[in-house]
Amino acid sequence: MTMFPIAAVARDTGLNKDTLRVWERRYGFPRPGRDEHGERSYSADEVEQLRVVRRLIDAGHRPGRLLAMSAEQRLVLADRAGPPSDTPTADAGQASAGVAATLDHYLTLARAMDAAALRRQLGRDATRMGLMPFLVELLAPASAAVGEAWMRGELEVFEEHVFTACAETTLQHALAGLPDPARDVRPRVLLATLPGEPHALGLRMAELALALHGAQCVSLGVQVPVVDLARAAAAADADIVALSVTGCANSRNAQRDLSELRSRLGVDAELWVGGRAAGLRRQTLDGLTWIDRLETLPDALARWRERAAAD
Amino acid sequence: MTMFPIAAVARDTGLNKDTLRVWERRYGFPRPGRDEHGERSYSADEVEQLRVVRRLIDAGHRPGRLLAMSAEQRLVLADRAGPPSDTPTADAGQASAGVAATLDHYLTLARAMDAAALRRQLGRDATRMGLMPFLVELLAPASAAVGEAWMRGELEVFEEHVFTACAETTLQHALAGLPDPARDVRPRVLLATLPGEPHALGLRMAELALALHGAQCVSLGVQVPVVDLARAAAAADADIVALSVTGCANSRNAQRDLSELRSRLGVDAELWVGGRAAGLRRQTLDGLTWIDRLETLPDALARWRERAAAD
DNA sequence: TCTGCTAGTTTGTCATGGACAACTATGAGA
DNA sequence: TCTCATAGTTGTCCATGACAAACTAGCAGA
Repeated sequence: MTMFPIAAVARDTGLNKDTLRVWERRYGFPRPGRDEHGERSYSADEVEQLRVVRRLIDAGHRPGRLLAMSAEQRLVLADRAGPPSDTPTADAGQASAGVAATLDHYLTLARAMDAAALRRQLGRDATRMGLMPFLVELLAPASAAVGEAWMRGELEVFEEHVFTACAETTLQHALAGLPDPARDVRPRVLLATLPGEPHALGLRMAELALALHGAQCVSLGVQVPVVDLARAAAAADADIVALSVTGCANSRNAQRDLSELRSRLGVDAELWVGGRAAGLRRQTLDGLTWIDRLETLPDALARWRERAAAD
Repeated sequence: MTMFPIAAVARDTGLNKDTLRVWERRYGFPRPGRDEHGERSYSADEVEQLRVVRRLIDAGHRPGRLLAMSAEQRLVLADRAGPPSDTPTADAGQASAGVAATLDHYLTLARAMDAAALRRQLGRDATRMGLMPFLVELLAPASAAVGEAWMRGELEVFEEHVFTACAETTLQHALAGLPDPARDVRPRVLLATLPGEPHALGLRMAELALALHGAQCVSLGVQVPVVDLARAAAAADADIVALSVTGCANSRNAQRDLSELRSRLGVDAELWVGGRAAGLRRQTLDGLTWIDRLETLPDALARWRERAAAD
């Protein structure tokens, strides 16, 4: 029976240490034992519970309710795998039979931890369908499906990791194969994720989509501090800063970072934000362009070009 | 004059909030002002200082000394850009003139934020030299040089990011182009970084090197929690778990995570650790194989095969 | 029925100051 | 010169209190 110190729990669940302590104080869950030094010592089961809770919070549920529930009740909620209100989960419903079969195949390969085969399959599908359809019709729904499968307990975290890693390889491969745009092509787009957002997949998808439509992309990778991002935008003479926010982690922080970045960027650069960020109150932030779905990127790009031509 | 709350400082410097407060209490630096709510409010200069301090700590210096110094003294130390004791910085010295010129060119492109050109150049060099020489003679020294240039203040953080992102694309492109090994090829290697280690470049380099020498690689990407990593190793029937530790962030945590992982893995899987992790006391951890330089990976692989054949 | 406002509740983060284990440096003795 | 004990260093943990921002719910008016 292995136990976990609070730092390990915080790291593995993505929850703040302060938050873990205050939950214990307020809601009585989790209620870790103490080690010989009087320090909190969480059981593997509690850690598992906390991961479920976090995922449910990310999906829009409220901590107070979740923590008052029993483990079983939470699992029922997780099984339903959607936001608390009945927002229709559009993507899942629209998937055609062929697409659904392909997604299934991906999941099977991920479960088998067969990275080589998964990569091969992804590459084949990308070539077969063409990159944009591959992104829009297959990869975006697939990554959503993988997330939901995890939530329902049908997929281990590491299997999700395998899928993500393979998908990223495929995308980078495609990206490296593209002809380079001329140096003065506009818009120049700077891509990154903010600190606390470790998922690169959405970013890569956006990068590829933008590059395919003739934008000049410079990716900074994941977890770029706000200050650096703002400086980079100035240095790169970027027209657009594009962020991917999975809604993962703390939506409060993401909110704060976004508005800080917006004010640091000044008027020279637009700020585009994409990714399914459930918890974010989109309307309250001014001066942001939300990219709801990958397929709207080309339109957004076209509109940017119209605006630029008008000036 | 923009000020930063403690959470932003912690995120942007990678220092723990508790650590920031205790430094203030003990050493009187940083000494942030307070906002209207009595909360700490750090100046941009303090944040900059803290980043230097952190980098110097990563390089092996001790906090107590650093924090008692003036900003100027710290900069002198940073300029020297090496560990406090006189460990010879082998890589830099060995670089031939041609290599040095190429590195310079990379840095120039990174400074110009010209991702497309940098990617093109990296791809050309990789093809020209062959992948293993490219990795060993060019990319590994280049990433070290980039880190040191940052430390000396010759490179902005975001320029480092650009370089890293381009290098990763190049590597993934190469990786996707490799012929796939048969399903039953041994050893099966699971690659990842631990939580707190966001740098994927070292990992990708290792993955490519291993794949080139016929290992079956499954990469989980960065920041994989210890528990998941152990479970993944079992699920993938991995012979080797390979980690990359840049020594970035907290060496104490890394140490703890490593020994935890070692004990969770059991006897079935070896644990290989690579990356220039300055602060880690390597000898105290048993059952780890340290990969000091990329070029030793093929040998390590050969030795593993001998051991496997002997069983 | 819908909209907009206000009052109450929820929730995460911050502050303070004490404690301590694990690590490192230093100096005495073999 | 080497080894070991002691003293200093350092990061993390704890408890508790506080509070602003965000959210909910209830109510009045169109």
